[in-house]
Amino acid sequence: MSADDGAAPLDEWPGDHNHEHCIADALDRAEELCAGKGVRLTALRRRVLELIWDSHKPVGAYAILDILKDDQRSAAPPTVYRALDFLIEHGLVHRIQSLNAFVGCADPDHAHAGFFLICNECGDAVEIEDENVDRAVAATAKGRGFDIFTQTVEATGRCPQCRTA
Amino acid sequence: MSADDGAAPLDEWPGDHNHEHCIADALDRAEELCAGKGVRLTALRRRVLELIWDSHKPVGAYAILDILKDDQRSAAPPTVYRALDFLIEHGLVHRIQSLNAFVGCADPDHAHAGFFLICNECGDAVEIEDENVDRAVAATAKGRGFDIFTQTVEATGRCPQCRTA
DNA sequence: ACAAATATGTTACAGTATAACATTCGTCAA
DNA sequence: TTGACGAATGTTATACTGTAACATATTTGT
Repeated sequence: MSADDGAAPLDEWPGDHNHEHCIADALDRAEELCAGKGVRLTALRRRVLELIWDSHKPVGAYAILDILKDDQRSAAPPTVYRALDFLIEHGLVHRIQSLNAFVGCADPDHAHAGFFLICNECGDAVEIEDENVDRAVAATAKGRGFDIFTQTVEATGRCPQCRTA
Repeated sequence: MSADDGAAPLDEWPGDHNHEHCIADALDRAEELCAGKGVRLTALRRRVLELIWDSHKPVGAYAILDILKDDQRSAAPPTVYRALDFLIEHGLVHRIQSLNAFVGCADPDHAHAGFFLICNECGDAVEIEDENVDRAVAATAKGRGFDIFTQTVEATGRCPQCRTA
């Protein structure tokens, strides 16, 4: 896949990098990560991950399903949800609770809590890693004797691009 | 309603205060708050708020609906969701995104972002106000030029009571 | 009392997720 | 090689969560 594949029916995207390349890169890293763990990134799971990355925005399970059906005769809701379960379990995908939607994790190699800024206008969600937030949440929980297993931090509002526009 | 209404079919609850009293108190404060704002805490809205407080744990919209039907001939999903919209809008109830469930706000008098510790074992959710978390989220957003409208912070894990047990 | 705005009733449906069981695929030991 | 086992997927059905759209009733201000 060339760097300027003019056929990509995708929105404009900020930055000097090519999005197609990002997807390929994310998939490659997913392969490596799964190989390292000894878990199977099957064709189906890989395809679902690819579809999530294809979208520039958080994408719902049924949107994934609709696209998947085009080349996967047998796709049904469990098909997608099982793949999502796997991808989330291994940190390749994050779920955004306030949208019931899913995004690819930009940094699956090390464990981390997602922190998302979600724009109400353009619908984009950016993942942020912020130690101050994590520390503050952890400290509060510890102070109350609460063992944290998972952590969800999501803010909705307006992103800089939409504010400027 | 007397302070020790023996008929209450509720779980044991920690602390030296009586839960029935808490409910009555929460409803009283809701009345005052709505009166102060000039908005109408109708019988239906008050009843939904009461049902939420009756539950010691986050409660789903359809669970509310089931109970509501007992004394409200005409209750249907929109009945509950409209009341919830109102209660959330005015800070009387919080929505817990990771559970699709609702809890009464213990401190509706001043605006604040909810921060919940949710126990996977007992299902209880406690609301916490933590300035450090809020500051960290706000600082990160500001640093990226993102205007925050709403904020969701939820952690799941094990509460002190369940860890001890 | 009347009009306008707010709140609720009512029906229907859209969107999200999982249960349960059947089948196929991959791996590995005998 | 084969058969047995576990993992993954297929398949059907259904449960759970939430909203659209329009009708009716209730409240409020004039």
